[in-house]
Amino acid sequence: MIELSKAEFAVLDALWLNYPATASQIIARLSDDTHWHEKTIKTLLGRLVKKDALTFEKDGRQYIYTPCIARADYTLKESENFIQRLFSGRIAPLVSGFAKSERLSQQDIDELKKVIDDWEKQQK
Amino acid sequence: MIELSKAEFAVLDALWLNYPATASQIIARLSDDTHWHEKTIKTLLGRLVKKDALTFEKDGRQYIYTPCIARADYTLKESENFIQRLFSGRIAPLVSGFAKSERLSQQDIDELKKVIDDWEKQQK
DNA sequence: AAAAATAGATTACAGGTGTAATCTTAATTT
DNA sequence: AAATTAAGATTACACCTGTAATCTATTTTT
Repeated sequence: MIELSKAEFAVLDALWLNYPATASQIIARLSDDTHWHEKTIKTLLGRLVKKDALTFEKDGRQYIYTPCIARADYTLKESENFIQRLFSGRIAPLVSGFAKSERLSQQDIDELKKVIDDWEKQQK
Repeated sequence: MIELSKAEFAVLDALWLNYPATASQIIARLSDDTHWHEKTIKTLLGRLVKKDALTFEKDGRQYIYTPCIARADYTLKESENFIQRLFSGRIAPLVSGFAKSERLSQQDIDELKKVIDDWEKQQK
């Protein structure tokens, strides 16, 4: 799988928000959350292209970027990886850790129930 | 929080299995799963000491290592961090991603139900 | 047309990371 | 006692990362 650093992920995430997009649009989105210099973001875009995480088409002097991978695919792989490393691949211990330290809201619980419900329907 | 690289985490994880432990015990445990050179593991132990992730006491010429942090604390912080970055802090989308791609077993579901159950009892 | 701004490309540079090899010193073996 | 082994300390080194600054080639402005 493509390996992204945290900063690279954040840039790609800004693109996933809405694409295709130009560098300046991405820069604008990121400046809401970060203080990254324009040059920094362009460097990261370059690295993402090199890693085949996104492509671009030229539009005159500008590039118009599009992700090469779907967010859901990337986050799924990352999550599997993470849960494998920290919890031997089991998801409940993660959720349980959250529960014990009171990181779960009623909304989280409701959403989890729904996921379980859907899963069970699927099984039939 | 203490930041650990993946390799550092793996070494600390071998110590968490059973501690205090000597370098050679840790090396023995890791050679079950990895092909890391003894020197590599010692380097990582040194870095972990420097990061205050573990301490040691001298026993003659050897060091006897003990973790400075609890596994549950570390994994909780890492999980929060991860879920914040990838899922805006919500846990259900992660679980839902697993469900959709058939990464959940009946056992996972049962465990999740139990976590939810316990949480709800706790709320009363 | 000359100057300024702007897009992307190239270069920079310190600190982290994976992955050891070498050095130093003390213990063990022969 | 001399040689070997073994513990940890120090050094190595390429690649990754965060974080830009500078360079080059257009566009825009003036």
